[in-house]
Amino acid sequence: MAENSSGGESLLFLTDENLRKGIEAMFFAYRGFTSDPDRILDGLDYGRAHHRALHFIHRSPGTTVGNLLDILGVTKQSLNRVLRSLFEDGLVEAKVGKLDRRERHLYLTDKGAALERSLSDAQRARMRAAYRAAGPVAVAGFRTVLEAMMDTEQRRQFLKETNP
Amino acid sequence: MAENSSGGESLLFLTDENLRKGIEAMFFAYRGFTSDPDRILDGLDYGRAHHRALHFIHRSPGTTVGNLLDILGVTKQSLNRVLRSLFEDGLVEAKVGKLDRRERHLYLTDKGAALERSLSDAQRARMRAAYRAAGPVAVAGFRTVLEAMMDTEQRRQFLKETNP
DNA sequence: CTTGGAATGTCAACAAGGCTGACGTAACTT
DNA sequence: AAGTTACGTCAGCCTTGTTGACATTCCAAG
Repeated sequence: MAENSSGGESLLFLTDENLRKGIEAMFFAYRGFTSDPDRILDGLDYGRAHHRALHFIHRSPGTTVGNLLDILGVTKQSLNRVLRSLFEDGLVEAKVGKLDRRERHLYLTDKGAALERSLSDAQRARMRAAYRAAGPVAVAGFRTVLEAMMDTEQRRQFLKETNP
Repeated sequence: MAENSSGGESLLFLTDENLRKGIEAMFFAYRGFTSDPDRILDGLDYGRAHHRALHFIHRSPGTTVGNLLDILGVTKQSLNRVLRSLFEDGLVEAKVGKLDRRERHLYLTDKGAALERSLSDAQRARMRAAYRAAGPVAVAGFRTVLEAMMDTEQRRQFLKETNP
């Protein structure tokens, strides 16, 4: 892609100082990014881990436990603790697979969908404000850099969803 | 800024679906972003919290504990536990303030600087690769969106550093 | 000079959410 | 029939966050 070739293209944006600012921007922005859902979760008996599970079950209804493990990148013990409380509180339900009856397909209940909505509304509101303030060109750049920052396999997965 | 005014400017980049993808991109990218330092820290007796402390002490040598508390946004008890182990292992040293002798000014030792360097080298390498692949225009957009995503006070602090 | 408050450190206890290891069961595959 | 996969679960450990209480030191204002 853009390389330091004939045209004397400036690579000033690759200085260590610039990279350090980018690193800190990621840190502070991620904190803002999670703060609104965190505040909501705070009152309830849930945490960020529950939010993540709700998000991905909402996004892919009927996903299996194994899929979720891959996406979230945690151990089954860790995920299981979270899922158990979501089952017990009636936010998520698991249905035995029809093709493969070992699999559990996960779905949000109405109650679960309601919580997921309140969490993602909050998160989207911040995202939307940031996008709107920055404009479409900046947003495209934002996405490009984020994708380039992912692990290769993660990026492959991520891009597959929208560009099948 | 860019508003839905006369020119029929497309606001398609603000759809819920697009925002959802942005949210997931943040999640996956942040994971990539932290993974290299995490891997290094794994062998040692340290974690991400130690990395953060080392980073900000490196960035602002002589910073006080109170400053660090503000930046990191954790409790003093939590920070203290981290700092204590860094003191004990000789990675950070605290000097009593000259003007105000209650304050402790924090500095990296040579050993601490060495670890900080190895961590930030790893993190910068990924950042640099992402920046290089995305190009300067995308990087500018990336930074703009991240800044817009921070909490107001955080953004003020962040921008103050480079634009004094 | 005294006193209030600020900056720091520290003890204790707890919770969330990661992890490993081991084991069990049901169901699919060969 | 045997092996593998998907899932659940028990037990224990670690890091990193939290609250609450309390001590120390020191600046600054009355």
